[in-house]
Amino acid sequence: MSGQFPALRPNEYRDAWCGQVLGDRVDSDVRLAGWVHRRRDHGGLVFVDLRDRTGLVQLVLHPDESGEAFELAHRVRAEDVLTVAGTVVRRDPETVNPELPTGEFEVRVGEASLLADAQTPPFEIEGYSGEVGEEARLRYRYLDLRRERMAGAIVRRHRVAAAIRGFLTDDGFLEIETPMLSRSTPEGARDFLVPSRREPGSFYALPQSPQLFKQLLMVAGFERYFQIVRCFRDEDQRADRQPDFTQLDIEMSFVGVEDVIDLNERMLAAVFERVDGPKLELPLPRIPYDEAIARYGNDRPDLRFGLELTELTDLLAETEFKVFRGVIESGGIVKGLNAGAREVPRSVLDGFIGRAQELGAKGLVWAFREGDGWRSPTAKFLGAEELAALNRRLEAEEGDLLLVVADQPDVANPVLAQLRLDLAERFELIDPEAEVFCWVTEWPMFEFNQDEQRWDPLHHPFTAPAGEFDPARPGDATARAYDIVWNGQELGGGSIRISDPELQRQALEAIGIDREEAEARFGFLLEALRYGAPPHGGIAYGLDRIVQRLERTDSIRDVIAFPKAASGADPLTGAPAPVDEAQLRELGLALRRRSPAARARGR
RNA sequence: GGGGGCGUAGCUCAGUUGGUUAGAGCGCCGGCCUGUCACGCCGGAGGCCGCGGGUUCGAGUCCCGUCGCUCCCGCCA
Repeated sequence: MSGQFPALRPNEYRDAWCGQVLGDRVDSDVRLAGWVHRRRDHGGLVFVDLRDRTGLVQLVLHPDESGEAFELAHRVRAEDVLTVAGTVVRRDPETVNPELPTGEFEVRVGEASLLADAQTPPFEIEGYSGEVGEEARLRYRYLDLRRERMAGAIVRRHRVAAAIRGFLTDDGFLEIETPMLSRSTPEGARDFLVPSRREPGSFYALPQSPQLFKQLLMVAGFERYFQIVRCFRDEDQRADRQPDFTQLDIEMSFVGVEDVIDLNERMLAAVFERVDGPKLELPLPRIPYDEAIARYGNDRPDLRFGLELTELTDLLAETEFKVFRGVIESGGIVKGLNAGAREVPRSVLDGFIGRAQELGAKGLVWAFREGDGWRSPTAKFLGAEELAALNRRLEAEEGDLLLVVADQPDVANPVLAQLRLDLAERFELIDPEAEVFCWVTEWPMFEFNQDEQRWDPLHHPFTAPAGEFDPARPGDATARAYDIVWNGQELGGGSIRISDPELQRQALEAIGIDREEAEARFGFLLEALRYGAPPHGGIAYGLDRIVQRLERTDSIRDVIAFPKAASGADPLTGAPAPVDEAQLRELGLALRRRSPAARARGR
């Protein structure tokens, strides 16, 4: 311990972050604290990469100038927690590490102290043998989060939330909390229920969204509200769906569709600018719902590539081909897409057919444009004039691959939408740098649910109709609703809400909720609307999805600190877990004797 | 609820037509090493091949069941 080095001070472990040991600190003393990322022990000289969430810096320990710290450096192991005091020096040019932001510098350590030693971690924090399995990552999430990528995602998430709060606050919005324990309104997703202790047999529900509360806030006069809020839906998981997830919820009074869209476009542009997101060119393109279905087959079109769908039904009105004819006569449609000039082996074409069937279609017609006709097993069923007309409609050139599906619209459109995405992936049609946004507008209010034989809302039953509303003809109504889509993923959606109590009652009636039931379930909303409700509307975003897209990862689990596994379980805490009988008794929940097998499975 | 993929060392994976003692890289342990940075070199330990059953002279490999992970469909007003 030579005197030229600074001393450690108890309780003041650091005055700099590892990732910020840069030029402005050269020749100055620093105290650092962090985790041992890697040690390179040369016997008479030890290098330690010290890591905190900002990055890495190389420590150098010499036997003659580091003293006891040098001895300690021999003993440290990966993930030990260390605090050191030393001097920042510029590295000799030949020892610079260009891979590292701090690679031109290093810290010559005078003193070091071990704050905590670490067990050998179950996986290397930055391993080089491949991506660690999700199960291990979630089980040891606190280690997984030490990875640069994960720390970056968590930091980015914070920056996004902070930028949103900043923008909306500056624009006159108030962040107001709404209850987590509320009333179940069993519409849409399954609720998570919380049993009431004081009223056995009664339950709170965790919110699927603060929808009704934010409308009540508008009635209360808080004209501009937002909240970054946890929501809960007890449905099966996906890569972009968690049982609890975070929503950016916004509601405004005295606004129409244009006001909400304008606010949101300005917000996204401002937020993205502050979080290194894509640059937005405003206004964002808009596509009416019907057009999205017609051109792309779904309501969240990925506009990063073409391959638009083309309606062919009218060209085949007189066709002799029984398959097409049968479909058309039963109210179905024939639609196709031109995948462009492709050389594709027969096995792949058969794969497309299998994929279409897997997606629910009865079949798929493939064809290559050849001369005036088609090279296809189907060509012989179609007349020359029909082929010529189809080629013209599809703008097919020699050698183009054409895919055609004939089915009911609710089958043909989704199948073609998915095939379109499959083709884009297979033929690499998507520019990995592209970031394309659009609004989908002019949604139908309701769609007919064949299984249940009733009308269901496409958004929710509080969405306002455009123009006159005839409860007897729900299928005719257009909603004042809008979704925002980013690269084919729904980021958020909203609407102008119904603020007239009578209209709200009619809208509920249209989906089979009569006056009595409406009062029982949504009476508090209907009542509030009678006390002077301003016109209002808003939007809700999946915050996890926004951050996911910014981080360019496939799963929202990568941007949530402690996510659930695909099963809905939490491998870290073991939730959900059995509770003891006393708790159940207190809640008045009927006990079911657990079988020995179930007991053995329980943790 | 349904379908696909996966399950072999702490991690990531290989394992032929069913055939001797199940391998590799990383990590781990011991030793050496004064400019490395995925340090290097020498040596070593480490396996319920998810679990249960079956076929077989013989099963990591084949069959049945089951559990777990994962992706998708249903579901997500």
